Amino acid sequence: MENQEKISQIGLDLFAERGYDAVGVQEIAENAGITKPTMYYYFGSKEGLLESILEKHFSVLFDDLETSAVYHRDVKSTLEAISRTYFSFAEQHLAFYRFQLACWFAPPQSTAFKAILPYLQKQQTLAESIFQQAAQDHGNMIGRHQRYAVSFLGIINTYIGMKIRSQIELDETIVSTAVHQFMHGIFS
Amino acid sequence: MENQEKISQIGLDLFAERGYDAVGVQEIAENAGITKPTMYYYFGSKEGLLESILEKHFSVLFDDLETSAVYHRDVKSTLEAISRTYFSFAEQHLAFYRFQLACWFAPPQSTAFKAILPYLQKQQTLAESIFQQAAQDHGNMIGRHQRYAVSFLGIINTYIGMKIRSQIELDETIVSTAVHQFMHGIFS
DNA sequence: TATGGAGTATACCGAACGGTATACAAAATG
DNA sequence: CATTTTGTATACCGTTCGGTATACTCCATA
Repeated sequence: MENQEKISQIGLDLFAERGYDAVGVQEIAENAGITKPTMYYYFGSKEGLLESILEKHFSVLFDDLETSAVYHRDVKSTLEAISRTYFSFAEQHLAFYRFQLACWFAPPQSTAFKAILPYLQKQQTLAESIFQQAAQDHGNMIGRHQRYAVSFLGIINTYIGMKIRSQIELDETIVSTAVHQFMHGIFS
Repeated sequence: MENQEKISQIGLDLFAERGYDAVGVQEIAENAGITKPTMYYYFGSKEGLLESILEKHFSVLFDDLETSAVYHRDVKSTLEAISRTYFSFAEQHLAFYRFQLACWFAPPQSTAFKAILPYLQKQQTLAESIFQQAAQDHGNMIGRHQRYAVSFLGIINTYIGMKIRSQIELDETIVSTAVHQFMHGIFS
């Protein structure tokens, strides 16, 4: 593996395990088998490494969502497709997803939160547009797209959180369960 | 305000704004109008301050939950009472709740996560026991108490998250909405 | 009034922090 | 073959990190 890729991967692993602020550049370099100037050559700064990691992985997620997060007049199957995309992405990039969740809930003035903010907003906007389209077919959904989007992403992340804690496996059953719970609650 | 209380409060504010790792002891001392040894006199270490802050606030939350999180054979009203307790606590200690959420999702080997872990487990256990009791009245809930507990706390935190981002107000309407959504989904 | 604990500040510790000036080797380019 | 570009390491920068040795003031108590 080239050094640039190696640094990025080791950086992500360490950030995901102990947090952006708690991991030093020196430590990343040592674990990647290089020295600090090499890291600065490729990423410019510690923050640059962070941004590079976020961009690299989120571009994959958004590419996936671009084909799956399309409303085709069936709320259930649309939400299931989105869930599947999130679950499969999280499973394939588990360390990244864990780190991304940590950034999401990081304090508002922290470096990690500021770096992830645009990607949060993009996810939120994407989910909102789905519910806005669905509201054209389901009158009782009108005017609630923001709350639906937040709740839906919340449930998805709740289930991915259970996977992270090894409490469940993210199989096709959970896709149905999660969407069913979102649409019809825990009863039935 | 006494110095000990002042340090605790300033520490929480700074942690909640920028994160535990990003805030230095020196900075806390300056903002609290004292010097570092005073902080070390009362709390022993930076980590000691963190633990003190967590213990102080969580003991209030758990005291509140002890009287409200009691299953009385009506799932809806029980969950509403728990939600009300969480919402009201979050509203009264907004900076703490924000920080606590950040610790919750912090990387598993981070100081913040390790410090909050016992409090997470206690919340989880408490919620599980409610759903376990409810399952005695509702057969279709049997064996799902863990997932219900995680989901329920997830929805509660989703709504508190919206409050933190100033997207909603946590009034009595939201209590009903959140519980209704948990039990019956977004439809109806 | 003497004694001791509680609380606070000055001034310092070694280590780690993010970042860089410089030199140099290899590889691509004219 | 000469020259530039790309990539890497050594050795260093000033700053800040968490933490502390020491001394001092104040106040309660004997």
